[in-house]
Amino acid sequence: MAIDAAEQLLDQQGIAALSARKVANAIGYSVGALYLVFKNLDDLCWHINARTMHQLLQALKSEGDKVDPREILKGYARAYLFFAEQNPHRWSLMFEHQAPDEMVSPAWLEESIAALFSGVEAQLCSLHPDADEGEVRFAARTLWSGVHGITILNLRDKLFMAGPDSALQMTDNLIDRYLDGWQ
Amino acid sequence: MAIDAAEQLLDQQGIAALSARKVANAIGYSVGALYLVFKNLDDLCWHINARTMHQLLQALKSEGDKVDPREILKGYARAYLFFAEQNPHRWSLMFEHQAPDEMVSPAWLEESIAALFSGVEAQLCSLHPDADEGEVRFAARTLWSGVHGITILNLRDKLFMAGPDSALQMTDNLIDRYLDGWQ
DNA sequence: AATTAATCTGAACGACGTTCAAAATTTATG
DNA sequence: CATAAATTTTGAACGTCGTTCAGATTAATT
Repeated sequence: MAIDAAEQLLDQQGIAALSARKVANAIGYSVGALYLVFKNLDDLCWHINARTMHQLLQALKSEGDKVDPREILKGYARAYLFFAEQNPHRWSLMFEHQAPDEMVSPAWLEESIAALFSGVEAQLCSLHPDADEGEVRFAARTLWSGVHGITILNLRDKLFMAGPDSALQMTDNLIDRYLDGWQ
Repeated sequence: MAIDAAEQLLDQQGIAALSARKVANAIGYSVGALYLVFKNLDDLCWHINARTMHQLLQALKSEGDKVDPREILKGYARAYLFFAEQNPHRWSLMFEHQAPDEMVSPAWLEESIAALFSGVEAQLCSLHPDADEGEVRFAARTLWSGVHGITILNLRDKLFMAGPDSALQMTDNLIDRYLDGWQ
């Protein structure tokens, strides 16, 4: 209930509206009750993020009606871009909300990021079967960091490019140019 | 005085420590006095960001002892990465701190970003003199978004690559591969 | 009905951004 | 020098925030 309500608040009113009192009020409980379920607000945020990451990975997976690895990668990038556009606050909470001090980032997040990268690695492998593992890891992270950067700047309207699909053209272009040099 | 004190607080204790009361206390004034100088805390943040952006552009400019455009671009990327590593909180405030509602992002920021991009565009132009303007704009934004993405993920330790220079290798690699396809 | 266990409340604490009438200070004037 | 006007600064006050926890409430068991 709490996570549902928090997600709704987040989607409709942004990160600033995510307060313990508002969430508690939305589900008809008192403030204190929340703290019997979650260690603190950051804990609640991590639970939202876990869901968001799961949805993002699902969105990437469902982009699988291609055969050409290059087209699959472009599909991943399109899904990544689209997800961020459709869920700006959730995306922002996941990638831009920083843990207070040196709070450990949860294991599932690292695993999810690894899963994301390994999907990219798989496509790179089939493009370049004789590349060694380290090379593929490196290329996957380089390429996907680029897609991530385009996604961020697009979300924040910092690309200053006309046209609604410029970000999509940019990920396509980045992937094409990178892969041209790769194989 | 206020901006100096705020910058110091930011650098030493992070974004969470940037409060009006702490800044006021640091410069020996009362809380209210700050609000005679700045419209609100976000206004103070924009002033810090203006300085930070200026320093970042200076850092990029001073990376100019190369002649080969490709090496110049790699130098820019290195400086970008290095600046973020050396000033994580300032960098974070500039790129990840979101304005509350639909507050207009100040004109100087857009100009600075444009200046940053146009530095990249200049190098691309000398690599490909017969490319049209739109093409160069597009390529500069694509390539630099990639560098930006690597910088972000490196700052947040989300690259999961061994070695202290892996991010630098990644920007070099991205630039090399992208430019190989470009000319 | 009485006792134990589980669940929940809401007042309280300190810190936050922001405002503004009043006080303190500086400058200008007779 | 004294007085008036203009300027600068204060700090208490408001509402909100995350977080805690002694006590009240409710459910389950005997």
